Amino acid sequence: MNTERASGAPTLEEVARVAGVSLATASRALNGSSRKVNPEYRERVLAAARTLDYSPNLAAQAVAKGGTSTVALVVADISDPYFSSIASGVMRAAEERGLIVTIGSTERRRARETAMVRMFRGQRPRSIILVGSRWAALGSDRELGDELKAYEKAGGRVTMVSQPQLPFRTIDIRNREGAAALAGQLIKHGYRSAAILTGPGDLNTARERAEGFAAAFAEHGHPIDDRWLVTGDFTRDGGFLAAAELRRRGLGEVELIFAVNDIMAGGAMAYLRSAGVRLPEDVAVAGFDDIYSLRDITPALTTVSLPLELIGRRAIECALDDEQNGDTRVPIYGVPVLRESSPLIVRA
Amino acid sequence: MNTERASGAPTLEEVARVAGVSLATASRALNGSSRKVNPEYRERVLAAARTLDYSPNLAAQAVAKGGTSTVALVVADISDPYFSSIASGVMRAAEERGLIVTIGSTERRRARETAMVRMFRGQRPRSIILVGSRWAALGSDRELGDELKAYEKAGGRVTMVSQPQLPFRTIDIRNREGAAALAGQLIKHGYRSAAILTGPGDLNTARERAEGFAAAFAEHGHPIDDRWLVTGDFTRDGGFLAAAELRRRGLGEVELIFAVNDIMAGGAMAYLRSAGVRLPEDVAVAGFDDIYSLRDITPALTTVSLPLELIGRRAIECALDDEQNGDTRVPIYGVPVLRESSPLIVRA
DNA sequence: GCTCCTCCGGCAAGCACTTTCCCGAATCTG
DNA sequence: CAGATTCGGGAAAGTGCTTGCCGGAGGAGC
Repeated sequence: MNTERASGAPTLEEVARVAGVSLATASRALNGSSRKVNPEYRERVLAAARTLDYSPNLAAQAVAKGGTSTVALVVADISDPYFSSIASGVMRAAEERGLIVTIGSTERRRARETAMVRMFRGQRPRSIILVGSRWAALGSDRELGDELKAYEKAGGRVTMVSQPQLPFRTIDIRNREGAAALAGQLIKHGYRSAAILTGPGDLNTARERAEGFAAAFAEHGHPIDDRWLVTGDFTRDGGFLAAAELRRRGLGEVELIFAVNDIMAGGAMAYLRSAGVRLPEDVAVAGFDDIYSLRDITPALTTVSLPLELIGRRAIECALDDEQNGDTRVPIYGVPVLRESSPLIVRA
Repeated sequence: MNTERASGAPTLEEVARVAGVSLATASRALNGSSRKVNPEYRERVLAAARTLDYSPNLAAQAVAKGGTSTVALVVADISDPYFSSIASGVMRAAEERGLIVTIGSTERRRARETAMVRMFRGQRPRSIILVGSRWAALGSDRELGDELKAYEKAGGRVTMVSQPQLPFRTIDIRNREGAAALAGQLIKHGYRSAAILTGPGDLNTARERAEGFAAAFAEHGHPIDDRWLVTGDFTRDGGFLAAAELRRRGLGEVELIFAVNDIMAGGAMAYLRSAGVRLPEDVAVAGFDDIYSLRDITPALTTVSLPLELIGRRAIECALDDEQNGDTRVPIYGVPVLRESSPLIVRA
């Protein structure tokens, strides 16, 4: 009586048998687009599928069709709100296109990035999206580059977020411009001397933001001394420690501390406060990204607002919607948002 | 000369041809565990694979082997740090086991949860992990239950996080106990009258936390009036609005506001501050979760600390590591952490 | 020197689908 | 009413891989 196999899901063949039609017809009734199938048969197939709890084997479909409907996303750290916001955008856009997204988190380790790409390549995803990879130049990580090139040669599309110097299509977050715009606004608000909390030197994002900010201050006649440029991890704790280091160097004249991302700014604020520095009375603070969950810290953080979700969405569009070839570089601009952490300075 | 196909990745067959061996040998050299292959042949195969940039087609492997090495994760909102932290744990544990994880975000909409499970089922993942699903009872969402049951019948393993009333193995976050413990501590700190900002009524997590908290206060002789129980979304804005509503009801005697999660607490604090309420002088605030990125808000938030990453890890272990059947319910306890947002009250 | 194992390539049969091709029947055309 | 077209079901040929089984080569045992 009970003929179903001990394990394993029902197959299309079983559905066909139950419905009393051929495999081909069952396939067409459930997915086949180009050809019509007799409504009566279709109904029978659908009914059979329902009673059997049939679910098409995507892997088998993929091999038969020679292509999947999958997108692979590689991020540095999914628990970091910056990345998870971008991931959210990617997933939304993927959903709309009926794509499944597989995610890998490299834990900010370069070697794992290559390993993940290698592994994902086997999935034959429609696109591989790398966000937050850090290498300063392709040469410094040839393996990853080779892997990606091989993937593209086989017909895949790779999209990078924020790595415009690489030979792949990329969402180009204009860090330099954003930081410069923020600096401009702050200068207008009366700030004259700033310190910068930046990230590891080989991390492009951090470098660009720091440079853009410093350049703008210099252009306006307020160059930033190297003494007030301190390096830390690109994380909350990195900001905390960098702020400590900065204070050790003495921040007497510093009116403003610019951290290259909000998380670091948050860490820096925590340190400063613990050290008895009043914010923003004693020193102003600014960040970059406009992370949602940090929007309620006190004092409200001045920052450069980035459309994180949109970036994720664009990453998919860029890779999949065959725009007339050209657009291989999508620029994204951030807008400065001044909040309480950087009050107007009124000079006598 | 250039014989390679216009598109598509190289296949095992090509590798075999280049290496001058049979398909079977190539397969065994690259993956086949149980049988040895002549070192010379193996070397030839590996070399061929390298020059061709071969990457095994996981979909084909899956259909041939009759099983994938994939885990599916369904969360309510990946950009919410609560979920992304859990996801991080899941991904770490998955990585260690050589599993690929595919993620879906339901955007907190119940219907999408079912749709996602249906879609993921086709992937034949080793396990489907649902976190933050909200239905109060299986009956209220029979479709999802059916889908999951069908998946299990076909040999899959479903794991739920925080849905202990469902007939699946679950990571049981002891919300009630955690909230009660927090309440106990606060009472010890001198708090006598509290208000609760809770989530939608059918959201178990919210309900349990609110109930646990209220019960503890009642037990100690300080029952919480319904008037001070306000409902909002389980989000930052939900907390903001709930706090506004609470204030409208007049919070004169309220010494403490307990929001059922940190994000809501953050929103509530933002509202209160904007309304001129001093924190924590005028009223104390407490949350639940101990979200990492909220650790630097001011005043530092009293909360119940949950090992989010560990929860993700356990979810995978629970599903995949065939523990001697029994352990189908893994309890996770949170620990109360009192910080500046709830200072000691000294009564005359 | 012959038989019996063992070892390890390779053939070929799956795996769960899609899609091409064939073919009979129904419909259309003049 | 004959011939030309659709129309749509089904058989079968893929798709890229794994694996059971066969058989030849080489070594061991008597």
